[in-house]
Amino acid sequence: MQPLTTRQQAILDFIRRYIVEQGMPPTRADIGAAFGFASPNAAESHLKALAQKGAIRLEPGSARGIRLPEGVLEQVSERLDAHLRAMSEQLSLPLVGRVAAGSPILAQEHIESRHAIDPAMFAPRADYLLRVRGNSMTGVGILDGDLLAVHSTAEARDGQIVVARVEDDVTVKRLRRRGDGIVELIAENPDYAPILVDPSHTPLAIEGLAVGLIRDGFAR
Amino acid sequence: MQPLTTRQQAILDFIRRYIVEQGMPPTRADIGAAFGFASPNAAESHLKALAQKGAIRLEPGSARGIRLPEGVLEQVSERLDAHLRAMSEQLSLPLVGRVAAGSPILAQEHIESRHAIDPAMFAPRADYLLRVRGNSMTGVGILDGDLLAVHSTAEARDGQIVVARVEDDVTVKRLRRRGDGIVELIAENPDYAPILVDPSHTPLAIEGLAVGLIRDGFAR
DNA sequence: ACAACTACTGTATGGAAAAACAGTAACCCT
DNA sequence: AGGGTTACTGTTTTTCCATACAGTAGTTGT
Repeated sequence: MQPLTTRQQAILDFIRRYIVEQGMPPTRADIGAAFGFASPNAAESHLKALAQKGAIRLEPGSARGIRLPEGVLEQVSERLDAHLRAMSEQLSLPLVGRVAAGSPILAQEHIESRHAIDPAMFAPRADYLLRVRGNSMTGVGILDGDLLAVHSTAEARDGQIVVARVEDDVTVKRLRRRGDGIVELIAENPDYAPILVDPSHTPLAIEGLAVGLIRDGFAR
Repeated sequence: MQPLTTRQQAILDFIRRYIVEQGMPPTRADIGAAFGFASPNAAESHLKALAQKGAIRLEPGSARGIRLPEGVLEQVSERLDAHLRAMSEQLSLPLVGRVAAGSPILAQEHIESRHAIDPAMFAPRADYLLRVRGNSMTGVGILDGDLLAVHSTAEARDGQIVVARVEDDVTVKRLRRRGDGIVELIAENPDYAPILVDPSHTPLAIEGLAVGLIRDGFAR
């Protein structure tokens, strides 16, 4: 098919939309009305150009005789795709990879892949998955390589397992707020010492709450 | 919508097909030609009857002005729904509850619920989820209440974590085949002693292989 | 037995829509 | 500088199509 001019493309798009929305092709007058043409002949000549270039087929002498070569179902399929994308988006969780310093954890460039898991399996609902590195949380059954389901929130209660960012370092630990204002990030493994952070001196951000876990292999 | 006569239904079906195939609604003459009418008025009165009963909507004065009330998209959406149902079936795993003695683990009556998780997340692919009871496998991070993703198979290699059935008792353990023919089902927790089974005397079946794990809450 | 409805034929007509003819004004190319 | 293309306006003609009116035949219900 030969390349279309901007105007021709706009008219073709209009015809497509019109068919999907109205269930029938537009008349010359319909096109004219949509584009503000004073004469139906403007539409007529555009249609001829489109037909010449093979973008449409014109049924001579027939009212609304504009045919799209691909058929109606394929017209719809674009929308369908969008729907399906939106749907699978809703039923899947992004796996967040290496998080760059200073950037938000859910930034597009951190999403390594998406996994088809219902976020509503977890309560509160999971917002993303984080691949766990290291053995600091083996005591609560969080192993190296596990995918941690995280609910994105800055609020965490004492004793909860959180995803925290200490000076651009993202880590999974149990949270403990001490009376003296110091925050303890406690590993669930006797080999690892608790991390003590003074929020008034060191940047500390609670990125989210651990709400679930997925282990995708025992053969590791 | 009021009930249609046989003839009216046939004409409605024709209109539907015509729209999908031709990309535009038929004229009265088109309908007449398809049904062998000598007069376009036959089609006209059928259309009026259909419009009266709410099966179609007629756009007065407009060529091919027959509208299906649901629109083309909704026509397709019925099919879509079926597809999506089939799809979500494919993208989910059954959660197997209490397994009754002597019955196959994947029997319909054991399926408590389905969870939207891609079976292909695990390798080999998971066939069902099993709620883990007890603390016998905490050493490999399988905690009480976790959902174990299981690949249904009777074949397991030495050292793999399996779902085994010993005398109608379903249990998750590490498999070890001894040289003397005795099978050891080893707990990953020093508090639990290995179970020794002599397959020649005691019924033992390997139900499947642990291929993954899902923990749906840390607040338990 | 007769009204009401369905399923048509046959004719007619006005408005809807396709499509041709005649122009104008930009813009691009060479 | 001028031919070709794009993007229109304006008008007219023909044909398509919707739709009204008049009528026939068969079926169903009461």
